[in-house]
Amino acid sequence: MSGSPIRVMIADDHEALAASLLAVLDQEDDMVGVGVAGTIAQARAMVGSSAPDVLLLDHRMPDGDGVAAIPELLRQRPGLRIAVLTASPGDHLLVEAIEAGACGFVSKTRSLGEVTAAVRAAASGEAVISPELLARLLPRLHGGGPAQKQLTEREREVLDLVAEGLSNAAIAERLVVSVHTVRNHIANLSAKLGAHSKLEALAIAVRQGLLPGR
Amino acid sequence: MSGSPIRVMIADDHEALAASLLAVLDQEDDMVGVGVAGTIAQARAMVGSSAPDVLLLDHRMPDGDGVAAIPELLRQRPGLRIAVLTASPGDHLLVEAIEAGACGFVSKTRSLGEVTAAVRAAASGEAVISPELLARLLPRLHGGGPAQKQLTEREREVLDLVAEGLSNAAIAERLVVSVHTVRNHIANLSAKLGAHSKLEALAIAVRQGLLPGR
DNA sequence: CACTGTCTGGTACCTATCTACTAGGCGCGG
DNA sequence: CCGCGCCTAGTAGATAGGTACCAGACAGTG
Repeated sequence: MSGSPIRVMIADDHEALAASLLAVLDQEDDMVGVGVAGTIAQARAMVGSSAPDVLLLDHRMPDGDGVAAIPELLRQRPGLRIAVLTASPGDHLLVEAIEAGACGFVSKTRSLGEVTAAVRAAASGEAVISPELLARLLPRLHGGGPAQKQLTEREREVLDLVAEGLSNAAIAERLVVSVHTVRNHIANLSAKLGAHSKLEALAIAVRQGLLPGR
Repeated sequence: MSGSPIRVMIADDHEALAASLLAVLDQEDDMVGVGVAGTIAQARAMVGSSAPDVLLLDHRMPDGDGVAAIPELLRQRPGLRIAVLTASPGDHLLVEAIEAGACGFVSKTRSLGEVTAAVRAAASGEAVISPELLARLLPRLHGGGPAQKQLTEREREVLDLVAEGLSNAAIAERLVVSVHTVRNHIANLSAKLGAHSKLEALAIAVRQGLLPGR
């Protein structure tokens, strides 16, 4: 830690805020801000050119899901430590990001001190999960496995279309399957989400932050 | 501008980011950061005690809708200039905030320079709307008036309950009215939103950022 | 006062959706 | 090869929701 400073990069679509945070981190003796990216595409480019040690990555970006980009960013720069910046993380997001290779989470609602501490921890190879988030993750771990049923690819696809407000028939048309199939998928994903209807499933999905956009 | 510095306060539930932004603004020669609030309750208290000239207010706060709190904040401190910080503003949010007394909008996705410029403009009594947002507001203005139908109090209440995934019957029970009434409210608000079903109304509401939470 | 908008309650009809259960095809891992 | 999970498709009955009307109570306004 007394050697070269930690090279920190931030990817967040709220550029004014991200730039501010980076400026503040840059003033720490052991850190240097190497850049802000407002899109995933920018982040990809900058990970290559700016050689960051730690990347704070927002999970929601204009051009896609930040979590989904994690594997590629890691492939591009092995050894990079990625911590996901998040406002109100859906339960499954935590698991997904960890599986994708993130080393932790930093909640945007925590204090500056916690963020700088998280950056140092990430740089030194530790996992970073704020207590608040850890509390939500733990039940799933000692639940004996996948306590939280997770949706299949197709079910997620259907859920996305539900979120667009489409009827079962419309969804069937989009996916080129019968309404019966759609009905089954919805019944299944509803059960997994603990919902009793399409509407309730959507409400739950929204609350859990499962959906892109917005 | 050469007199006393502009006293700037930020209310945003992302405290780490808000604190960073404030720290950066504080370094401007003509500004001084006087505080960060993470909730509306805190903001109320601090507006009284810290005497800010300009308040950057997030529209989404843990304890309620920031826009809804604007009138009270202004009553508490007349002359306060409030600019709404926003990530992806729903169309109607723009109108509501202006009507509530905000002097403008600052999109979180813009650069730091634009934010500091916005603060100065707000302090000097000018309106602050970034071009990107203005472009969305204009059509409603020269639309001849309320081109965007706005929901009544009761309709919004119903919409919130819809967002919880409740059935019409459950909503009726909550509001202590008949199912028929709920059905009518939903028909009306759906028409206003351009939706053809409860589900679609919810989808639209989510996309427009009409709903609290999340 | 008359007009308007909102909230309320209602009727009638029709469609969409939910529930429950069945079942074939397909790919993957033991 | 067999079992398992997923995607697919179907049937049938019950319920919720949407459409299209109408109408009274009540508050605010010209």
